[in-house]
Amino acid sequence: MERGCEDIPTRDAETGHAAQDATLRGFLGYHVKRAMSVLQADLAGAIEPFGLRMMSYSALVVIVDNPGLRQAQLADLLAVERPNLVAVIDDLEGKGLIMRHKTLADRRAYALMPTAEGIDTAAKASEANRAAEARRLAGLSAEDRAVVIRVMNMIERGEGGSAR
Amino acid sequence: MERGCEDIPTRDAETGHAAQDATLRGFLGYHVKRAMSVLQADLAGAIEPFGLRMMSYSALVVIVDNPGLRQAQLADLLAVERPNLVAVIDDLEGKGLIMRHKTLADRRAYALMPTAEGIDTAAKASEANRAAEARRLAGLSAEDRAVVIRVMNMIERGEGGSAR
DNA sequence: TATTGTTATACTCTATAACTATA
DNA sequence: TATAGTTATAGAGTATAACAATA
Repeated sequence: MERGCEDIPTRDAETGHAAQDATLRGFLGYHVKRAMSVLQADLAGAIEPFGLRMMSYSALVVIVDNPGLRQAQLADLLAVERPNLVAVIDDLEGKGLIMRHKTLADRRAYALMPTAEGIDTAAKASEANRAAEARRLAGLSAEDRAVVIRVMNMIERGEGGSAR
Repeated sequence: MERGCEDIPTRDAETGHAAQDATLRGFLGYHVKRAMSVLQADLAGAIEPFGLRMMSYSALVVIVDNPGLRQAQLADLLAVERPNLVAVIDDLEGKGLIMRHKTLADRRAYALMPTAEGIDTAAKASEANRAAEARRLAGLSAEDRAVVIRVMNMIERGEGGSAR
């Protein structure tokens, strides 16, 4: 591809200032995305010792909270497509953390049941997650935390005026 | 794989209640992730008419704000690896929104320059993004918005006590 | 020896269509 | 005909190693 070859200095050479993302910083979503990246890394580090990823951890915790859950219900709850849960459930079952029990009521469905080890691992992983989040948010007041959670829920539920 | 076949009812059959993600809702990061998913969908819908994705939009806006920027600087600013920007820059250049100018000062580097069309498209896409975010956050007070942005920045910068 | 942009590669996450076995 | 779980597949996003040209 043909390219110009003029003597255009880089921003650094021109001003000595670091480049800025001022326009992007005007959007709330940009800040949320960057913060989410940090929180995701914290979570990954906290649960990696238990052999869990974000999705397998989330699925395990929900199954522990809701023994007997079917996979379709779990998918709805975690807002993921059913096919994407199959490998996650396979993984958790292979690790001995949950079991797929066949139900007599509906022989198409499985009742997802946590094992004793699954319940234990979920508790330990959640505690690690809690500790990591507490460290990351050590400087956060209870009021600010409440505001953030309330706003995030408002966004998620479409209560900001954008629900169509 | 062998599976049990007992008559374990699903949660719905057992209680008539919907399954809950109560434990996960105790984590701030869970709410941020779910809200981010909504905001990301809003952004994608807003800039899709301009042929832009989140990354190409972000790169374009930063280049418009910082003409002459090098690719490595852009990567640092957007917190992505250099190789992942190549296709993004190729795409923006192919659409005629930016140009890779060779610099005489450092012949390894390109100075990324927006075209007139790129400047125009960036402005229009940002306006669409702004409108979408305004709709989504219509019920959000200025105070709450400020809190959210302040907390997200604190998280991103590691000012919560977790900066090691 | 280090850096810029690049290629190749791979792994994760996510989404859709279609299959099977049941209902 | 509709649903539960599954398979196959494909698209994005993201990460690392290594290369050629240049510093």
